[in-house]
Amino acid sequence: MARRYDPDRRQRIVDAAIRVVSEHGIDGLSHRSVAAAADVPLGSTTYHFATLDDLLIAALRQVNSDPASFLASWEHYLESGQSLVDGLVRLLEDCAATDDRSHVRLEYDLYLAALRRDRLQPIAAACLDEMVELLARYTKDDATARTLVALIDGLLLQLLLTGRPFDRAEVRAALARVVG
Amino acid sequence: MARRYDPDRRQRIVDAAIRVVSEHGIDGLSHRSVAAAADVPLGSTTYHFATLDDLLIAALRQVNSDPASFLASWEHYLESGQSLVDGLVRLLEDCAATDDRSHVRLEYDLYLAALRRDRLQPIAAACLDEMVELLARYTKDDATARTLVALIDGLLLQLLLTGRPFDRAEVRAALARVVG
Amino acid sequence: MARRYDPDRRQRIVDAAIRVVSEHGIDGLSHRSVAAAADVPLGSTTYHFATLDDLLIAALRQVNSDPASFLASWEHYLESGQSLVDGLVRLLEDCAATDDRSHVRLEYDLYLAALRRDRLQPIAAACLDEMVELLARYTKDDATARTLVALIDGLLLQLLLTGRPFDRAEVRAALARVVG
Amino acid sequence: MARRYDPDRRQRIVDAAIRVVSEHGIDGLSHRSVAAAADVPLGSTTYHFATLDDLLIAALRQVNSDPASFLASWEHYLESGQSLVDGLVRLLEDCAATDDRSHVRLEYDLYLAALRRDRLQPIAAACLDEMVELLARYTKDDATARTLVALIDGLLLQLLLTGRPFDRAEVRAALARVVG
DNA sequence: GATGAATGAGAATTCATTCAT
DNA sequence: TATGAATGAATTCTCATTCAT
Repeated sequence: MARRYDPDRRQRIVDAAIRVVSEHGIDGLSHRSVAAAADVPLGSTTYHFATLDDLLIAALRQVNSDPASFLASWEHYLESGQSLVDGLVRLLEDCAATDDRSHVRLEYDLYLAALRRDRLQPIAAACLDEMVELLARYTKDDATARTLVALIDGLLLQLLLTGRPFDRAEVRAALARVVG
Repeated sequence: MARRYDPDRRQRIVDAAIRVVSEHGIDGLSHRSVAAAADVPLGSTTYHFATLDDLLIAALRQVNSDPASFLASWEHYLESGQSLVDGLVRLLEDCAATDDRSHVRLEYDLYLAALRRDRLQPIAAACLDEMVELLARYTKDDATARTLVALIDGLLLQLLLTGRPFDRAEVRAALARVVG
Repeated sequence: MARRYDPDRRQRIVDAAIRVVSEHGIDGLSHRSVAAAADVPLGSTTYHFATLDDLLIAALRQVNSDPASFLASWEHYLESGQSLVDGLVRLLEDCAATDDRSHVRLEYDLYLAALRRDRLQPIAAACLDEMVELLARYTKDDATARTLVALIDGLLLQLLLTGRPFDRAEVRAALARVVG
Repeated sequence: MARRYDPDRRQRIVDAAIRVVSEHGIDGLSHRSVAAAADVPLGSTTYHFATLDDLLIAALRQVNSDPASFLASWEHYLESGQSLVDGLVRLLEDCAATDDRSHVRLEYDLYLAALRRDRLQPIAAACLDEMVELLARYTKDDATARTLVALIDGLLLQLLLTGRPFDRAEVRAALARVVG
């Protein structure tokens, strides 16, 4: 009833899926939860995406390529004139801030899921590659960028998992050693 | 039928849970799957562990304290007379070997799942702390150990998630910069 | 297997639920028992009624509005030309007849269950209100009707719960005092 | 371990059962809930009461005979020098007060359960009989007492189920008509 | 195309009761 | 005698997917 013509239906479903995963984790994604979040009939989600995996993949792919994404926001920190290390320190500090960790968690959700689901691995790999590529524009070589990404991921994990407060000096020192 | 008296039942359930998580990830853990893996009636798992979270916690606690655990194996690498960096390089190289990544994946399942499940967080944090403590015996200060753990975590994630082959020279260089 | 197209499915489930409650009380109502009574797969009951409470509410709402319901039958007694008191005496007498107390029990199951389940309360209250409204057409004021309903409820409870035989004279006297 | 000698164990279990039923209804009664409430091992409840029904019956019987019971409290209202009607008005008013309806609910739980469980019917009947006996000491004959009990039960039901505020004048008028 | 209904499997729990010790 | 463990059935509820319309 009603809503017969709705061209962006498919896109709205993907958007809703991102919202759901972002809020409740990948476990929270179901046809039902997405249909509700998108305000779309249940059958519509299975019509546009044959399986739930298809939907998940579409959603995660979009997260990575979305210009408004987490990743894109890195540039904001790096381009602002300060040194690379200073930019990264502020980036980490903001990520660790308790108010909105959903972006970071979304990234780690992807990593976690990719550990067990082969179809997601390329997406996770692409996500890591893009980070490296981005950082490589500011480092002396690719290897340094890769190391930096590893360090950043590890530091964020520690910040999120342990209760330790953000120690700016320590983080800066760590980054500085790698940047060289 | 039969098997009315069975001490160690509880322990066998925990062991089975670890096996299940190790093989199928945390998503694969259910009362049913554990009961099957432990060759125990379904009700038995819920008798000993009222909720699935309880079981998960017991399992992961044991992973951490298990003398055969991933963490314990680190000492093997570090104590073997070689330099810290050399030891860690070999550690990472072995972890990256494709034949048995289940130990490492198990660790990361734990870390990453803890981001969404509050009750797991303390356990994951403890696991991180133990790694830091262990490494700190070989570094000049705690901060260096913490940074090393972050770097190692990030590098392992990259190894697990991307198809890139293990690049010994690059890894050694990265570690060396942090060890200083 | 078969039966993919089945309109009225929902309605049949509600009917089955009423039958189950009527025969086994509210405690006897479960997704399983309803599915069996309606000859419908288990999942079908949960599809149409997400929670058991939803089903219970739908069932009881129907009991109230069913033209064949207990309540509707009251009119039969009241409209038959005799005095109000005489009509009520016969109503109670018939209700007390041991052959079919299931209708009355169903009503009281509802009332009393509503005391512990908030969502049922409005329905029970509505049921009471309708009785009052009905009786008020035959009494001098609303207050009398309300009192009559209370007395009738109490008398029926006594009839159902104690083994005492129906004492027509006593019941008539009681009603007469309230009708005034 | 410990707590080997505990003579009142049985009694404490009954007390706990009353507490559980009073708080969560008869549905809430289980070996587990009672064991927890009595701070007693699970096996202890099945040892002292072969089936759950036995325990329920013991508990409800005690509720009725307990000198501190709801029923006994009626005397407080009736003996205080005021007229029977005034006493009952205040009794009802207090019962309807929202702060502690657990006593009344417990009584109606008993009624409800007795509608469907034969073994409970004698207990409910006895409960009603005791109320009648008590009131009969203040009324001109047994029939009046029985009618009063019916009216009171019905009025309490209405008070508990509908949101209507307690209307003292109306209740007094209703009682007065029956008392005569 | 689009969708509400259908369904069977599986999820976590709860539980009364039995039994070995 | 007392009790922790055991167990199998049942509970509610969720879900991915299929299908008739």
